[in-house]
Amino acid sequence: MANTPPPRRPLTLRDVSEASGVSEMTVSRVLRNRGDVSEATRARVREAAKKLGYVPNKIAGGLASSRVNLVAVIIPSMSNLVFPEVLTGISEVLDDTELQPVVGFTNYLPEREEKVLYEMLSWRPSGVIIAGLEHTPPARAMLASAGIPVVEIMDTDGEPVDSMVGISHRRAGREMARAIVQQGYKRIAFLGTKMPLDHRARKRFEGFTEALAKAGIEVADQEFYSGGSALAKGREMTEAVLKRTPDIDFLYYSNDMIGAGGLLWCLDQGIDVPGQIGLAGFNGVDLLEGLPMALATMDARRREIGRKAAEIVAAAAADEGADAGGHVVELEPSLSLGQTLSRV
Amino acid sequence: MANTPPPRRPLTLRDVSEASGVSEMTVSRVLRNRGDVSEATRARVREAAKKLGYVPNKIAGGLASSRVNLVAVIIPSMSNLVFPEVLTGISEVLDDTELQPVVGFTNYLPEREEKVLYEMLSWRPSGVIIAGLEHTPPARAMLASAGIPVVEIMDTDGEPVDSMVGISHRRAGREMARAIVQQGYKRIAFLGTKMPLDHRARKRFEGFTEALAKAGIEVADQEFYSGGSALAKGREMTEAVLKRTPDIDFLYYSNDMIGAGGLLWCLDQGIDVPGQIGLAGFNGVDLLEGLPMALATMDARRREIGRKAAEIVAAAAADEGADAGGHVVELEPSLSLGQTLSRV
DNA sequence: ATGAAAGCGCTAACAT
DNA sequence: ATGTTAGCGCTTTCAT
Repeated sequence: MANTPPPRRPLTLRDVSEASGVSEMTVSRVLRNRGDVSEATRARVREAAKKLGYVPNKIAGGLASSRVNLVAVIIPSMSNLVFPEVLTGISEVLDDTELQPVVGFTNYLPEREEKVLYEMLSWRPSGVIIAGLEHTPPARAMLASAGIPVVEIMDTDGEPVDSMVGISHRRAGREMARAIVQQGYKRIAFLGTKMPLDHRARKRFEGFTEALAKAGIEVADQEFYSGGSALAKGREMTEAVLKRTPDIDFLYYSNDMIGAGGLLWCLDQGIDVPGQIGLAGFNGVDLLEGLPMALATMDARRREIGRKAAEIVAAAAADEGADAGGHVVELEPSLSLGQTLSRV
Repeated sequence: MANTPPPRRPLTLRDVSEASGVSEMTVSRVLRNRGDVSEATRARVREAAKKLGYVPNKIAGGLASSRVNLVAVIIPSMSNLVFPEVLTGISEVLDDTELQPVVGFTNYLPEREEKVLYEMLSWRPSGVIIAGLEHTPPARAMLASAGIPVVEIMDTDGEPVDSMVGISHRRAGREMARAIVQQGYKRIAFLGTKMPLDHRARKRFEGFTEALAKAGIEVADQEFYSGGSALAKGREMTEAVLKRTPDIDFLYYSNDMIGAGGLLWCLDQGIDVPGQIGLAGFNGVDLLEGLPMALATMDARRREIGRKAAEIVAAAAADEGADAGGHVVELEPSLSLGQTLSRV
C-alpha cells in the first residue's frame, strides 16, 4: 500500500483531472452535479477526488461564477443571550440550503458596524442580515447599493433599507405597561441597561412610559447598569431602588436575567410577590424556567426572527432577482404573565 | 448636485482606475496600503473610491494572492452557553488582526462536522479552530493535509492533529472528586447530560469516578437528561435522585445551569446546603453570580481558550510558515468552592 | 456526453 | 513612484 505523500501545494481540479483522465470541465461538472455526465466517468472522477483528498476551491469558484454562498450576519455581540438564539434560528434555515452564515460583531458601536459591514460586503455575499434599523449614513448607503437582499432584524420601529423582521419594541413596552396598570400597580420603577446605543431598549422604555402616561402614571424611579453579571446586577439594582423609593409596587426590568436577580432578591427579603411588589422582565429566555416563581416576561421571538430573516435571504438567493425584496415581517411579542404580575 | 445612478454591476478596480486616472495596480496599492504611492495619487484614488462607493472584491483578491483572511471556527452549537464565550474570546483577538472568523455548527454530530469542515476548507481559510479532539478519520485527514494551522480546543485529553488549547476534563473531574471527598461527603450522585457524543462530559465523569474509586467510593446514583430548560431539568433531576436515593449527601452536576436548578430546588425544600447536601457544577458561568448561594464550580476558562487559540492562528498567519505549529496549551481549570461545597 | 478557450477581478512579479 | 503582464483555479460559453 503506497501512501500518498502529503501535497505541499493544495490540490486543484487539474490534479483530479489528471488522476482520472477526464477533462477539468467534466470533473467540475461531476463535483457540482451539473450537466450530463455518464455514470461511468462520474464514478471515476469521484474516486480520484476522494483518493487524492481534493477539496474544491470556493474562492476560485466564486470568482468564476460570481456566485458566493455566504450570508453576512452582523450582530452586536455574543454576550447578549439573544443573539446566539437568533443565530441558531438563522443556521437552522440555512442548513437546508447552500448558504453559509458569516458572522461579524459590532459591539454596539456604529463605527465598528460600518467597518464590519464593509469587510463583509467585500466577500460579495448573497445577502446581509443585520441587527437593528439604525446605521450610519455610509452603512446605509453600502447596504442600499450592495445589490443583494438586506434584512434588518430585531426591530420594526423604523424604515428598513430593504426588508425587516422583528417586533415593535415600542409596542412591547406599551403592552407591558398596560398589563401592569391593569393589575392595579401604580408606583412603577424601570430597571435596565444604560441605553445610549441600545435602541431597542430605548424604544421599549419610550413605549412603556408613553402607555403609563396615558393612564396618568409616571415612572416612579429608574436605575441603569452596564456590564457585570446580570443576575447579581438585578439584585443590586433592586435593592438600590427599593431603598431609595420604598413605596414602589412594580419593577419592570429590561431583560429577564436582571429580572431574575431582582426576583431572587425580593424572595430572599420575604417580600410578597406579586402581592406587595410585582415584577416583569423581557425576552422570554427559557433558560430561566425553573426559578422559584415564573417571571412575567415578553417573548421577543428571537429564534423565529432568525428563521424568517434567513428564509427571506434564501428565497431571494434562489430566485436570483425575481424577488423584489422589501419584505416587512412584524412578529407579535407574546406576553406571559407568569406568577409575578397577576395579582389573582 | 448630480446623483450617481446606482450601478447594477458591482464596481471594480477598473472603475476606480478610470475615475481617478490612475492605473489599476496603483489603485490596488492605495487601497491595501502597500508599496510606495505618492500622497497626491493616494488622495485622488481614495476620493474616487469613496465617491463611487467602491468595495473591494476579496474573492478576486484571495484568488490572486492565495491569501484568505478567514479563520474557520467549528463548534457544536450556540445553545450551549460555553461556545458563545469561546467565540467572544476568539473575536477579541482577531479584531486586532486582519482575520475574520467564520463559524460553522456541528450540532454534536460527527458526520455534520465532517461536512462543515469540508465546506469551510473549501474557502481556503488561514486557519482552523475546532472544538474537541475526536473527529472522524476523514475529518482528521482533511485537517492534517490542509496545510494551515489547526487548533483543537476545549480539551487536552488526547492527541491533537496540530495544536490544542483547553483543559483536561479528566483532571477537572478528578479534582472535583477529591475536593468533595475531602469535605467528607460519601454518598455522591452524578447528574448530567446524556453523553454518547459529549466527550468532554464523559471524560469529566471518568476522571470523577476514577478519583472517587481511589477513595473507595462509588457513585451512589446518577441521572441524565437531554434538551429542555437546564434550570428546570436541574430541579427535576435532583428531585428524582433524592427520591430514589434519599441518603445522597452530594450532587455533582455536569454544568452550572442544572446545578443552579438543583440548588434552588434544595433550598425550596429547606434542605441544609452544604451541611446536609453539598452541590457542585461545572463551567463557572458568571451569568449565575447572584444565586442565593454561590454554587461550587470549576471554571473551564472558555474565553481564554478562545483567545489562546486565536493567538496561535494569528501568529502562524503572520509568520507564514515560520511557525512549526504543534502548540499544546493546557489551562488549569480553577476550582471555586463557593458556598455549596465547603462544610466549614 | 465531453472538451477547449476565455475570462471572472484582483495581485505578484517584473519592468520602467 | 507607477505601469505592464501574466495568471490565481475555477466556471461560462461555445464547440463537437
